[in-house]
Amino acid sequence: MARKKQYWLMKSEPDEYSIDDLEKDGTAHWDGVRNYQARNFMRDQMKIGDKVIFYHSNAKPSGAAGIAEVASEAYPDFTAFDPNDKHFDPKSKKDKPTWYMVDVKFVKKFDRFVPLSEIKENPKLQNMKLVQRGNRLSVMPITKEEFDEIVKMGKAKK
DNA sequence: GCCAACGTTGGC
DNA sequence: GCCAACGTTGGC
Repeated sequence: MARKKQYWLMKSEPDEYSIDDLEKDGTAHWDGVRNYQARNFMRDQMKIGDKVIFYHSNAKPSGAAGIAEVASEAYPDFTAFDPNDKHFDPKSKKDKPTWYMVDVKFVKKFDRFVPLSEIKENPKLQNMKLVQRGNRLSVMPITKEEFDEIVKMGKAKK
């Protein structure tokens, strides 16, 4: 049988790229990840069809904005090769890239935005790396239970 | 804008 | 290999 579906949380600053941008574009490549742990998750563990919580960081407020889906295997992040790109990294070579990215596909925007404060208050979500002190990972695995809980919180209140 | 926490770099 | 200095992340 196929591998179990994995769930992820991916952070983006909405000033840079928000859930609305993704909705408009349909799919986007998740470029600019310059953290080895996050890269390893994308390169080694992400599979097409994995579900992603799209999280707005450095936002007012920060929080979970919607759902996306992994739409490609990892491939070299070409923005690292472009000296004019702000994510340029001279250490990444075309024949041996340091950085990778995946494509993500828009699935849905939450009926209601789930602010970080509510995630922190939810006892079911206390194990997430997101709420642990000082965590700066921009791509992190989450459990199905955590994914489902956030999706539930993102539904409009009756 | 502040600042704590973290990752990376570079001198030794 | 240690560790101080520096740059970045990200909540507030």
